[in-house]
Amino acid sequence: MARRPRRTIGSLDARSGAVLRAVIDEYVVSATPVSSGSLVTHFPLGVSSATVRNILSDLEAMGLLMHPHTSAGRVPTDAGYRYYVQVLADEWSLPPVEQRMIRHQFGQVEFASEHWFRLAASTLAANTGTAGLATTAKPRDARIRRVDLMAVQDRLALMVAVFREGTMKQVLLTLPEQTDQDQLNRVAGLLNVLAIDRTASEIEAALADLPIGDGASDESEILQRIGERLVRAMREFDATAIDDLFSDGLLNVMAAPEFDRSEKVRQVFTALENRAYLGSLVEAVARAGGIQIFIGHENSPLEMQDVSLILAPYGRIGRAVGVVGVLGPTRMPYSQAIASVEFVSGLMNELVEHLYA
Amino acid sequence: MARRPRRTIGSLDARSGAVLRAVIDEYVVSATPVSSGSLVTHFPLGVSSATVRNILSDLEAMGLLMHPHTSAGRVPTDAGYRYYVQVLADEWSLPPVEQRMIRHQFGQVEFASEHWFRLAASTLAANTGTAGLATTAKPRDARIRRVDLMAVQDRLALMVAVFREGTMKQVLLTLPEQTDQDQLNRVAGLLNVLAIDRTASEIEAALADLPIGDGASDESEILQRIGERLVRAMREFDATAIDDLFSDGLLNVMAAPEFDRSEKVRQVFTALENRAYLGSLVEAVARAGGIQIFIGHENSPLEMQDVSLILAPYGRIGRAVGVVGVLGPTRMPYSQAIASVEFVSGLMNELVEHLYA
DNA sequence: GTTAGCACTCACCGTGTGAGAGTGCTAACC
DNA sequence: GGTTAGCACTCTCACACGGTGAGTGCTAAC
Repeated sequence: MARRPRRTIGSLDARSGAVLRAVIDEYVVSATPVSSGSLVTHFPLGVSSATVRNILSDLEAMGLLMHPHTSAGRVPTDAGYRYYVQVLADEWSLPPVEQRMIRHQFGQVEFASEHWFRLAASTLAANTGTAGLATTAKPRDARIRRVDLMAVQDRLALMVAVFREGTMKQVLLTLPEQTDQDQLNRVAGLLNVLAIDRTASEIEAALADLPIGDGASDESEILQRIGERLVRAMREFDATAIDDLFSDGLLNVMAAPEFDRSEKVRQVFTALENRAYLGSLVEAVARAGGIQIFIGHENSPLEMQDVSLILAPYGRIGRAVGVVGVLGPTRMPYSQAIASVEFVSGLMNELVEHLYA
Repeated sequence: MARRPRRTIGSLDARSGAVLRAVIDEYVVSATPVSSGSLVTHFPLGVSSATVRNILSDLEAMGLLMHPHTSAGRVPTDAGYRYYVQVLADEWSLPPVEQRMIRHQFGQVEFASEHWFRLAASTLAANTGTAGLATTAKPRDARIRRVDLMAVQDRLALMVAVFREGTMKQVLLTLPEQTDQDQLNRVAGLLNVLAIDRTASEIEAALADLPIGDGASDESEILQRIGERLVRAMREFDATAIDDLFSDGLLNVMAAPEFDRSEKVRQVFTALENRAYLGSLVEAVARAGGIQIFIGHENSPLEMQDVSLILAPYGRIGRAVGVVGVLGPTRMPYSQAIASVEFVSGLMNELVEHLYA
């Protein structure tokens, strides 16, 4: 049926590639099926609409485009987008003015604070029209750098654990009886001795080796208790791929025509709440050590199959790694999104390196 | 026009009240306009549908009900809901089994931790089919109980401020040069001397009185710097009515038929992001010291006019107060929602009192 | 004051029709 | 052989039409 010998994906001739790119570029902004006619008027393809129709039909046979119905234009498939991002996407980068502005904004907020991650997410959202995501950096197997205990109220204390990799975790403790700050300081001293530079399992072992009963100090019991709580907190921390997730621009995504029915929107939110899957993506990205793109059906969960994610790691590879990226409909401006995600993750890397140098 | 002399709102006769209640009770579950016929079949009103029609027409004249179109049933207006919650709502309370279960769940999670607030929000969401909300407790004018400084990385330190009212705040500091924990401990010692039991303004004044230059200690400059940062953090903390907001069950709300178009859903999310308005509600609730209900158009922001909020304060009145509540479509099960919100806020009060006793 | 009866209104749904968009095919063209 | 003009065909979309059913409002009788 095809006019021209079928090409395997990955070796489209230049003209077919140009048409596919044109279809995607137009569809991304219009959100309506693209016709052969509008392609020849909007893009300098140098051929007639009839020829374009032949090419479109070939691209459809290859699975890169599809047809909502006979008399409609073409819409890219997930495979089409995949080909686009791997072969066709323009090498796009943020305009220098934009870059300077973002750098400046990052300079204005406290390093690695909540605002920092919010800024990362909102920058991505603003630059791509999709939802921006940012996770805090999380070490692989956390080792303690220092633990502090602070009295909050009579029977309430705050434990702050700082990890060697530069992240931290806080836990509010309820104590069996009133404990003053002096006592807590002594306990913290003991706890530091057996926790510093150690992982959860190592601390657990050290706690088990502690003398119990007669020979033990006054604070022995409370040390045991708080130590166990620390181990539990570290275990929980180690077990989750995503410590904290910041997002911005979800309203952007909801405004997209593909999400006009609230049921679709619900999918997106369910997707964002699916921390298990999101966590597995974050881990994959951290392992890969570079930008990763997940398009539509490439995501296994059903509620993710209408969205694409572009994620990039930042931080100190092998130590503490976080992820920034965007989430949007599969119809998203991939070139801009990729450039933005790369720029923001690069910038965050720079800042981290500069500070830790 | 009215068959019966017009009654002012607040003095409906028993039968009209029963009809209004029936309309609301049916509409809340069906989400479709309620007809005179279905009222007489579903409720023991003891009169015919014709009489009910007369009553409905009167209630409409009073502004308590409305008519989407001539041949449709009646729908409650915001005024109708308002009358319902103030006069007609059943004294409903959570079944004891339910109460025990919730108590047990609260016993399982760390007091006042993030999970605690999530539990409050999710309990409310599950018991009402709407979105549950919970804010952390926030003091009025924060006074320092203790400040700690911890080295995180070479030039990164964590400042943890615990306030007298039992809440806390942490700030990540970037330091101009590498500073070790011993130095930080000395600075923290000095900082505590001039900050303990003081408000932001008082600390600012104390900092200004500090000797500068030759007579000053080594840590004088860094103390000044960190002190200012503490003052700023306290100011920010004092200025926001909502420190942290947890929500759950937004997907519930999105599933409601009134939010089938994503545009409506967007309104709800815009509403939740409108911290200024939400903050003013929280302040009103804290001031009132009891449960408050905001129905549809009673909310001034446009995006809030399709939702109702039921909010109740918890905590220690005059010291640190937080808010729990629900947000849902104006068509919500008010009796259950009010009972649930009252129960959860009461439970949280109990727990707070028990611990601080 | 209550109620049966009934005319009236209006949304809803399925059908039909015309217009328009866009394709796929064919045959001519370079 | 690839390219293109021309054209028939298909299918959606918008609109109008009419029948149906739900539910009201009114009237007159109780």
